[in-house]
Amino acid sequence: MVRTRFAPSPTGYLHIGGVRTALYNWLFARQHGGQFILRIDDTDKQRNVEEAIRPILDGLRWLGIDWDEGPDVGGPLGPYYQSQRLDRYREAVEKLLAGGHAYYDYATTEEIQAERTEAEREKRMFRYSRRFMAETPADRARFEAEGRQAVVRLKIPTEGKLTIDDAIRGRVEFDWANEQDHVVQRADGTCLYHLANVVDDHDFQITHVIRAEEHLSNTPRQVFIVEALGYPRPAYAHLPLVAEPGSHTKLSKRKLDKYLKNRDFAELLEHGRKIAAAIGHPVEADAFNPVIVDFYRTVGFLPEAIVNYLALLGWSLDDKTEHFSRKELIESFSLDRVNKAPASFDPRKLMAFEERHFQLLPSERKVELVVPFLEKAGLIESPSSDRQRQLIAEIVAAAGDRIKVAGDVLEFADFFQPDDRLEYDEKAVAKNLGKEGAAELLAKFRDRLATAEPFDAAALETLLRDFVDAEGIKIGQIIHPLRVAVTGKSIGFGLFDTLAILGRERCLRRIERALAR
RNA sequence: GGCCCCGUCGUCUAGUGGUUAGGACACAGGCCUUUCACGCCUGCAGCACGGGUUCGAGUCCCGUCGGGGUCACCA
Repeated sequence: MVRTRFAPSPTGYLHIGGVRTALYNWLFARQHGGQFILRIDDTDKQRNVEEAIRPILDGLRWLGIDWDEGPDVGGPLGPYYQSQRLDRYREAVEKLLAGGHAYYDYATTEEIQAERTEAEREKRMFRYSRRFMAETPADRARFEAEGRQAVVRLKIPTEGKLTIDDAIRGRVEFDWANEQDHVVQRADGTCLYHLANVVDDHDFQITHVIRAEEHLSNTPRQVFIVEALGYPRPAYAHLPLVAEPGSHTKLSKRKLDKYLKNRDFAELLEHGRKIAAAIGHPVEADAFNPVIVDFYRTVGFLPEAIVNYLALLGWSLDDKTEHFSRKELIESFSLDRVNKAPASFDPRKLMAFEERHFQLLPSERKVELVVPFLEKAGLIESPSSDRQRQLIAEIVAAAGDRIKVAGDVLEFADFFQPDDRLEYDEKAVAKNLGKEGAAELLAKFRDRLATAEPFDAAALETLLRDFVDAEGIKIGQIIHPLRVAVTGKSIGFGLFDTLAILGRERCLRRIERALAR
């Protein structure tokens, strides 16, 4: 039975790179009919763990990455919080000590630091001298009499090699001599990540450790613990990093300012900000950042688009397939087709996937997705009435591919605005309504609109074309002023659809108002 | 700096000794068109470098250069 896991620490947000790791673990487990476990790495004691993991769990669920065991769902091997498994770690430390694979060390931080500095000065690699290693209870007593406190360190071999057969990187070799006697238990008795990690992976029967490449260098010490504890060694797969746009440096939440210099990234954030502002979502919030999944949810991205994009960020099936449903991903994913080189996050390409997935949605689904945005923006009541839903359906249909993320519906907010509150894009007004004769034509056409029957897109088109013939003008001479008069803008979807959706009364009112300016 | 990983268009990638180095996003131009968006067509653009091995190298070997990760009583 394949068992994989994702082990976020409670930071309060779900990083896009983390999602990619979680996704690959999930995909791998699902493909093999195995299980995907979620574990919370909260060895670092902190308050509000619950609060800090909530956005992470919500984000994963939103993306459709579900877990078989872990927070909220429980499981037979719990608890799934490291902070609740301390006894297990302590037992492991005891075992390490008993087996001679670890030792009590009484060196102070300063003493270690001194050795380190000395090594540096002599330009040789630092390796702790074990000068304060306690080998017997008598040693311990002596050190303690001096007022020293012990940490527990791994007794790493001083020679020999370690070979790891990584599922992605192939064979990787390390010299034990280059490793350190890492601390596994602090002076206060609490345990460190690497120890906890190994113990948990074993306790949770994890068969495949799939994680980011940054952990590759940490693997030797973990393997040492695995072996010392007599555990079976899991398979390792180290994923290439998700990098910054246009660079190969690890993508980080904290470098927003830097990323903003990237045009595509800035555009994406700006796009999101417009939507967020319209629905009253705090734009300056920490989590409102394209590096964080919550951003996409807030703005109305499709989870399947993000999953599709992320799946392809470091993995590919072949030379042509790009569009994958969740099901297809589960069927075709494989570790051996994961790339080795870091992949930089490309906001543009993510957007392309989003557009594609949104296009493919049936219109009822689009309406469903768009409604919450109109509600939050206060443009429709909640719950929405049948009439409003009808209006929305018409708008969504007329908008076609212009709505790329659900929040884009707010670009058509003026359909929900009272006519006397319509805002005008002044440049568009000047350019189109200000033209010689535009107002006169508009007034004339308004009279025709007043009696047009029926008032639907097809009939209106005929009406307008007849008008153009009768006046001997070019179609643009009336269509552009009309659009601005009725929507306030020079861009938008089909004019006849626009008129029909607005209906006669509203069209006339808006034209009057425009003419009065 | 030590150790480890990585290196095909700007970006994501296909490529496993013989290809005019393919696709996608982006970009440029054009078509469609009532604007915008969509769609369609065309174009631009890449094997980091140097040595080997071989009849033949993006593909294998070595070196160089470049990029990244990691070296905590963080996770």
